Amino acid sequence: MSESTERSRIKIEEAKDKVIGAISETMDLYGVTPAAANLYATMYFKEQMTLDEMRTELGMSKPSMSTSVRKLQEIEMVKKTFTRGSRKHTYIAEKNFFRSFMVFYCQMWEREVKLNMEAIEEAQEDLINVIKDSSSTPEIVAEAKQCYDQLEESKTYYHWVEDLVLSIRSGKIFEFIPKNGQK
Amino acid sequence: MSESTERSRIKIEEAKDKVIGAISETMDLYGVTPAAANLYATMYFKEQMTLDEMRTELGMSKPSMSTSVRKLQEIEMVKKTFTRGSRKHTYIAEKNFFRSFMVFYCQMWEREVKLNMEAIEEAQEDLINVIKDSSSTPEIVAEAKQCYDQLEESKTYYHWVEDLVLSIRSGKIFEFIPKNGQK
DNA sequence: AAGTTTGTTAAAAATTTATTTAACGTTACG
DNA sequence: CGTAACGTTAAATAAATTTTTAACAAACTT
Repeated sequence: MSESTERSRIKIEEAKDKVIGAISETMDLYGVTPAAANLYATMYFKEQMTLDEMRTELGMSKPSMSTSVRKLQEIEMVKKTFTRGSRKHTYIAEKNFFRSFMVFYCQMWEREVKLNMEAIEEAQEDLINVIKDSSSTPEIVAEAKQCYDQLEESKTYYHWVEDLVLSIRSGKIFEFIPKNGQK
Repeated sequence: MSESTERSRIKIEEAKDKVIGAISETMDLYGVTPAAANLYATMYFKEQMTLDEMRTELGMSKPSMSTSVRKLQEIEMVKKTFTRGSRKHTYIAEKNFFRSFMVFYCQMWEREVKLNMEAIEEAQEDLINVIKDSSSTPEIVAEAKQCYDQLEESKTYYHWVEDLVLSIRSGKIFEFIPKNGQK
């Protein structure tokens, strides 16, 4: 292999590394470990990878790759593929960022809505009991009512988030914000 | 104060605590510390608070409250207010979740777009150099081109995120997904 | 069926992050 | 002015998370 071919190859790798670094850095915000972030960013430029290739490429332990790959599978950023002949499992990265966006945020937002709505429903029941309680002073009733109303008001937001999730999942959002807006 | 009044007061606090717990738990996903998450959730039910009140209410140190409040101010979930007479600073929680959503995600997404787009531009320049290099083998050129195209394709996504941010910031998104959808 | 290869689980070590204690600067008030 | 109140910064401690080493289980090969 010639000198300049080797130099070009290195140039390409450097170019990839710049993007790998950026993806990896922003993925921290998505609640994955540095290992998982690095792994996904690396896989983004590969056709497919086995656990051993990951370990070699990132210079990390196999269990670390195993848990990272599982985490990435949970948020559907990596999928397992069947490879005839080899006993090793092979994995491919989801390269469509729109899909990753959808899966990650919808999962996250639904969890948020569910948890908070459940708490709000329970709290509102308690507050109604206080309001209905004949032995409550007007002051107490007023406070309970105010709290109840604040919670009721906040439901508007959670319903909206739910609608947003529906719109993203169904793809309807792209009717409003098209994929080729300013291109 | 009568027995039952006291019991009612406790009931109200319990109701609030349920919601505080839920908000606090989901806020972890927003990249804030447990202290900051707890603080915001607590402030959500208060008119205003001073640092000392926060410390007392959460049973934590003053510097912890100080840094938490600053972090919350960064994502505009808490604002400082002027209180005549008192030397103590007073803070109020942003109670409009729509605003918090907007500020937090738009900030986050813009950072992601900026970082990744910068890396992509740099990488694409490098790749063009390799492609234009007359000493590159066809194989190398093909690899560089494929990588270039993959990056070019991904820009569609970042442009879309940018448009989404614009739509949320301007409030146009509410024309498509109204605030009172299923109410 | 014994021995490898592959992947996962469990416990330990290392790193990072969050929180506190202590010291410092600043500003208001006597 | 000096003293006290308030908030922040810096260093140290504590806690949580991430990663690794080591042991284990499953499945293929011979």
